[in-house]
Amino acid sequence: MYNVVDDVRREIQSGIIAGLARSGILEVLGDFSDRDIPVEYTREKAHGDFATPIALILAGKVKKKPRDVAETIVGNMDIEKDKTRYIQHVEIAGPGFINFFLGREWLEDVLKVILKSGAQYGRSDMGHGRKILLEFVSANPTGPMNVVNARAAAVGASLANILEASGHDVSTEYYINDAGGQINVLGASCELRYLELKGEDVEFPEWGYQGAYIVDIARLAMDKHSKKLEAMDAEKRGEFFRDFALSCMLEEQKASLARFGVEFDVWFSERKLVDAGAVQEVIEILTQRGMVYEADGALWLRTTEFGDEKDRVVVKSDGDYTYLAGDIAYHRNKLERGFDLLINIWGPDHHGHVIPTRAGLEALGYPGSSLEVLLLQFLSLMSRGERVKMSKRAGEFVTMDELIDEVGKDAARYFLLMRNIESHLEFDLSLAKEHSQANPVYYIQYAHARISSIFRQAEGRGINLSDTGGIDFSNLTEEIELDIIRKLASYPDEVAMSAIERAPNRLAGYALDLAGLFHSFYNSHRVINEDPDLTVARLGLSEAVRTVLANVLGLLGISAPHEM
RNA sequence: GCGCCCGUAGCUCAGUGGAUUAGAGCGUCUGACUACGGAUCAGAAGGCCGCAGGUUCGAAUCCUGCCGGGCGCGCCA
Repeated sequence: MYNVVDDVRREIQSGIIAGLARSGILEVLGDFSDRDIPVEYTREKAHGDFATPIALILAGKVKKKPRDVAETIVGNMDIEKDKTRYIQHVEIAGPGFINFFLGREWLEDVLKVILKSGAQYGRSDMGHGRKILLEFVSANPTGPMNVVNARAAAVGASLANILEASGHDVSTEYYINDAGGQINVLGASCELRYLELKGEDVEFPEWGYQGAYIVDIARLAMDKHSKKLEAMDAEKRGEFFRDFALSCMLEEQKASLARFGVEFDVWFSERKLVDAGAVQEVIEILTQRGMVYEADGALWLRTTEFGDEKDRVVVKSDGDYTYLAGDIAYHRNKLERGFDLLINIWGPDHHGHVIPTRAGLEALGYPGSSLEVLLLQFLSLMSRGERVKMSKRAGEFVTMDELIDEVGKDAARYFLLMRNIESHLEFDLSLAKEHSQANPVYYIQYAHARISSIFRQAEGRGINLSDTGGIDFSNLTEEIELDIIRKLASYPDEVAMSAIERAPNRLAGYALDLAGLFHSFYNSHRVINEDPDLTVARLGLSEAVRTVLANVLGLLGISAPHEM
């Protein structure tokens, strides 16, 4: 998608290149192109609209003082000759920054582009259609979704949107861990609760899952399949409960995620992978490649060849595969499906697993860079100033559903996204419940709803904004108006940076900033006023703000209401 | 012991090479509509950016060491 800042950046870069070429510096630099010239937004207006520190960067290489380099470059730039649309004036400042002052045309162009692009504004083809598989949540199907899963869901879903908006071909996937021993524990727990419900004298073991949801599943089984169960022998009944409990849990997880607005392209079953012999196949390939050896009755993978601190067991001495073996097979399967890059969102407790898994892929001949793991830090829940304890075994946790019930989907998603993924997140439930109106998400949504309200007012007064192409934006002269446009101009860069840094929290902050600017503008200036031209221009500005707010909220997975 | 993450305002956190004033929200204090939605706005107070060195024209940001917190370090998943 076309965006004005890209044009400005190119103008500045080609101007600098021209200056470097005419001054003879370019020859000395060797491999150097316009892409090596950083163009930055300025923090202060006295520094112009954009600036480049290129003279400071090159000073060392050409062995001259930064300011002299800047003088030389600027002295050899000719804005008239180099024919630029936006640059009006160039200055050298501070230690050697080259500051660019643009005419107000660029700001007017920004608004025109936004109104023309609408929902497309902010999108780019930066990713060049790179195929990415983003796997996240992948919770064990042994309990309801909890708040940690909710954070992964919010971040993963948003990241998928952001990567897609920046030109990547993204597929989202949920890995169902339905082949491990914990499924047997789940089944057995439900079975024992079932026997209890029938009045049999059983002692519920410590290794069983204690949560009330286990009893719910047992009761459901009794209500629905009572006769069938009576006819089963112990072995059949065990199998039944394993499958029944698993499917109940999966349905519940899917329902919770759907309520949270998170959908996956693919639900991938570990058991099917194992049944299809994929793990066996991987072991065979690794054996052929000489990457494994036997010791102590087990089969070991030479992960130390790929930077691991010790080799890892892939086949246990009892003949079972380890979790690592299954995971290597799964990730090989992903790559075999034609993805260029695998991105996983894991909890910090899995960080020790990153290197072995990547080593497994390298042992199979894939590049280590094909697997990228984002370690999402935990969150702690606070309630009335005290930490809420969460333990699956003890059946104490706050579920995703409870979170949605208490603070709402939009607020929950915003709160879970607003922090850097590498930071611990403290989520105060009682505060979110009691003061939910102070949530930033309401502040942002209110700006959006407020603009819609302005348009309802305008329509009521017979003002129509159907022909946005003909708006004369030169009527916008207030400082706050220009500040808003600058903020709007930076939006495509913000999306691109969020994608590159895998940082949805950047956009959460951007949305808050933009909403704040608009609220400030609204309180100090009338959009609908006595001057028809100014009114139309401000309506155009408001529409641009509404468009960008809607776009950014969309990427975050939060609704943009027209009224609240 | 080793590895990863974190340490910034009373609290929760942005900022992760750029410009002699380090930002936001909450909390505290003072103000603002008989006009487009007061879920708003204007302003004030509040900082050895954990500590100490180093690299750089320039460090909250990069490197080293130390201190404090979290999480890992299994033939569990």
